Amino acid sequence: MMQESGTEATSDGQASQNGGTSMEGGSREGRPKSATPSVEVTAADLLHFQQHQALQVARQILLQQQQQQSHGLVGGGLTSMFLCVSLKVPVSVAMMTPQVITPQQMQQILQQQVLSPQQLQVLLQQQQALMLQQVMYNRQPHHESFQEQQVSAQQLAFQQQLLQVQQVQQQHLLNLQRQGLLTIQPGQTGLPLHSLTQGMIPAELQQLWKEVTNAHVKEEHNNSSNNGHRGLDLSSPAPPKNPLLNQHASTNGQYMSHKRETSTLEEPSPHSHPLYGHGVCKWPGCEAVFEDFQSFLKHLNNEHALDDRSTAQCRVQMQVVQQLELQLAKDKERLQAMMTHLHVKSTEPKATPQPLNLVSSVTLSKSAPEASPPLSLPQTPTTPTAPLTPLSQTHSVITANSLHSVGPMRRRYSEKYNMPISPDISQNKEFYMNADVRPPFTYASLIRQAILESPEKQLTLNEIYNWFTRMFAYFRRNAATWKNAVRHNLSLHKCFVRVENVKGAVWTVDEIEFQKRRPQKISGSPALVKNIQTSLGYGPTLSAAFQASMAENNIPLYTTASIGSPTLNSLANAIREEMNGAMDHGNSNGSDSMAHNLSISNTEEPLDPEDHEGPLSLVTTANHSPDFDHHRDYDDDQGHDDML
DNA sequence: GTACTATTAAACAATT
DNA sequence: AAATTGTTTAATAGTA
Repeated sequence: MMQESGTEATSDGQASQNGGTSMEGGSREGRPKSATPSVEVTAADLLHFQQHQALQVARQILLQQQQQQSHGLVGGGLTSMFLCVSLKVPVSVAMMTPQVITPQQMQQILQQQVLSPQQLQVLLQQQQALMLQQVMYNRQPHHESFQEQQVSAQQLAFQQQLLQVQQVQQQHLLNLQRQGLLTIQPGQTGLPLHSLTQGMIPAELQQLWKEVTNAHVKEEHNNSSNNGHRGLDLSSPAPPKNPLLNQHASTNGQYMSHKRETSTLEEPSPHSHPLYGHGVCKWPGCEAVFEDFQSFLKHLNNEHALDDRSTAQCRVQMQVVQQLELQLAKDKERLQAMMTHLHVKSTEPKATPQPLNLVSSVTLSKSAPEASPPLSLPQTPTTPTAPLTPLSQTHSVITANSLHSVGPMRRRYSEKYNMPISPDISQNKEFYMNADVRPPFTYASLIRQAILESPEKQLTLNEIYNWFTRMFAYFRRNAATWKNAVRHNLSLHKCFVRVENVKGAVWTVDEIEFQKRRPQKISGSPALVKNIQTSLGYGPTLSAAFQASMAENNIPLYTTASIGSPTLNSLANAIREEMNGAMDHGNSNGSDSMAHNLSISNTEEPLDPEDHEGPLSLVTTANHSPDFDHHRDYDDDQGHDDML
């Protein structure tokens, strides 16, 4: 019964390590030695460089492959359903945007897994951008409507496909991550196609999309007679559609969790219409041209009336928007991380580009000059789908992914280092809530946190379970395993006290005991520690500052935890806890550098009640995201174990 | 090598 | 009877 968790957790550190590195991307096997940006470069430069590089690699691969297999397409799965469409890409389109990679090519890239996750990511983004350009271009009234429709259908298909690819990639990464030990040989398809398709969009959508595309294809057929348009000559029989191995996209809470219906197609206004622009109908896949607004309206009502097809298209569009939003959020996050990173690097006290109240809070709590206030969990939580860029690699930043790969929850301390400022708090929380990454805390710490977070400082076992699943995507699976561990911990540690209740029993925390228990070691996987040691060049200064702040804060942190934004603070406190424990011990080795990384967070919480209005509040307000509240989704629902 | 902690697995008892 | 909840023991891995 433990196969799954067993694989990801114990037994061979080797495998885990591999899995981790592959996730981290930097050392991923198939990855062509990524040139590490040598010196001072701007973030933009790096990004550009990175993208360029990824594209280069992709092109090379494609070139090779096209030579090898003159055309034999390994259809199936992902793109199969689009082949029929993409095959008809007018040459002109291809020429027009020479850089756009066809879906087939994309598929190949994915299958070959020759690109690192980062590279894939970049590639996808770039392709998406190109797609957009293309769309823009086509929007200009400059061609006949019929051919236009082909083009637009093509575009839609393209877009959709990109989205899918992206999702697949995300799922793929998650899979890798889950199976921690998954080492992918570039040559031998480590992941069979079906595993790639596993995480695809819901079957429903597939179905819808099928309908939509079929409609277009049909249209095309009618016209193709007089338009000897030829495809890209990647002739291959359109493979049968792949029966979707769909699983609920919400399985890992990754995509669907923050489903936010952002349908944008309403607001009818006087003489403009969101679906009408530049004389063109902007209904996805339509782009019919109209002289005047009236005829457009007519068209809209006739062609895009409320029918199955329109509905389907609408839903597809919803998905598109959703994905874009997701992407935007990720990129924003990344940008933030990059900016912060670059700033922090400069060792400036608090010149971070952080917004508003951060400053005040810093001044308040700060006694140590350069204490950067970051409280961050392991690495900026770029989701597994948004791997770190080479930039961070050069610093050997420990990513959440790599953390995860390290194996069991042994790693209790956030080994983040040099982390950006506070925005992470929420992001981390959010991150763990949505990403299937194991939190770097012990069960005991988490249990304690859960209990202390509760209004009564007591929880039933089941409530503890619920907290786990609510707060960490990771604990939404393998329920038997971690629940057992939770029970085990509750029984084992004296710090957890069972209190008989009218209706059953609840668990409480004996803080004294908990504190006693802590002065235990710092642990870390050898790999991790090494990684950190080699990557951290921190001098004693920071460390000292950290310790100082630790000392002055070495008090019950949970007191503050329940105030303000409990959920928010919880993670921070958890970290602090771990930190305290870590600090109680030794410091003068690599592990202590780990410690001080986390540390910084402490700078923000001197006991004054006022103080948690520091960085934390900043997060809640300025950085508030819808996801933040979505933990409600998991609340009081007993039964969602079924999704574990 | 020893001691100790954390995680995972699993057996088993007591309750619900 | 089945599922939960608790308790224990053991194996394994990592650290001091």
